Amino acid sequence: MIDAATVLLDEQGEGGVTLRALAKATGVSAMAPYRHFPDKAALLGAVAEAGFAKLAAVLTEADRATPAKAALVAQGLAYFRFAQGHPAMFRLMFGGNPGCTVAPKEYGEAFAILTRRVASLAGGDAGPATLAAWGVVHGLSTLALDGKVPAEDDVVTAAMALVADGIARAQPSSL
Amino acid sequence: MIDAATVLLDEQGEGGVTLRALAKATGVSAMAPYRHFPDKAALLGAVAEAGFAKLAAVLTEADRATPAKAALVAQGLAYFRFAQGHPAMFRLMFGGNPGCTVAPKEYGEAFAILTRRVASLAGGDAGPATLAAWGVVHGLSTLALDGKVPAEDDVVTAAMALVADGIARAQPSSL
DNA sequence: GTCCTACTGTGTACAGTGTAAACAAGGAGA
DNA sequence: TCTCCTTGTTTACACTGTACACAGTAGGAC
Repeated sequence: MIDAATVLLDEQGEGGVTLRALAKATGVSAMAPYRHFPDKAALLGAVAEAGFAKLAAVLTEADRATPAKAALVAQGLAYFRFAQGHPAMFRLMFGGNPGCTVAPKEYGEAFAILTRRVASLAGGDAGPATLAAWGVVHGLSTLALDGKVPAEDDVVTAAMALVADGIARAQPSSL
Repeated sequence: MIDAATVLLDEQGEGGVTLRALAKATGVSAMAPYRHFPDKAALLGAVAEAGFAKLAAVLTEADRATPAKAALVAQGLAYFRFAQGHPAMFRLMFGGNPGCTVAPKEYGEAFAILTRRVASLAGGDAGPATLAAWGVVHGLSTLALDGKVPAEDDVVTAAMALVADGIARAQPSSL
């Protein structure tokens, strides 16, 4: 059922995921999903969790690049491409729907992969640097999805390189 | 009518903006909005445009800080606070709704304010640097809205300072 | 003054949505 | 065999966006 919802999400966008369409896709009556999920938000939450697992896998794969800085840039690019490849899923994962909460454990795994990589570059307190790195890829990914920024790999690569450079050097002066 | 929709958006969130509720708020029949907007998406588009105008005003105000680097950080902080202060509006402005398109001219104005500031810092080709700066504040803003990152000013300030530092120095080595 | 036209608003109706309630089939354990 | 739990179905309801036909109201032409 989660798989069917994922397919529906990819093919028809967020608006296409209705309980009736989902029921039809799984060959079942319209009310059957309520036996497995308390409501639609819970179902979408489960779909989003599956999406985070997939994202974590993608990031892990990208993180194999060397040296460390290239691995960070590769992670950013993989994140960006995931978003462009699965726009509706990405939007669902990141707070499109109120009430559709994802357990921190789920997105925490993807976040941990990034944190480890940044820590290997920065040393010391990597918290702000990690958030900066996450922020820039996430921001460019969503802006590109909305057409406000060109959806080109170069954009992400350049921005990530800038941030990675900033991280690798000494901590910047405050302000 | 756009004002009423904005109020509804701020108070009840995105889901609360229905044509019937909007009509009731303006003391008019449910179908009256269709005399002014072809459909709901167009109405929301107009609301989003008003939001971009407000955002541009906020950024202009923040950009007065000196020196230039502080102005950039202030812009980022203002952007972030705007998002936290008007979550539903912010989500609407940035691609929540398909078909609800905002003219590039509208968000371009806000973007131009940022571009000018980055150019004053970077000199030369400020394009990638501008996108990086926009990306990081936008990313942190949306992540904070979704509760995936703490909604604290310090986070944005630190990240913006890092990016601003990266911009102010020489262009980073590619990759 | 009278008519025509455009604009704005109303009322009704319909399809699609999430979901609550009552009921049915089928297997597990006593 | 009887009972209960899980899963699924059917029906029904409130709410949504919106298409359609109609009404009032202002301004200009004669």
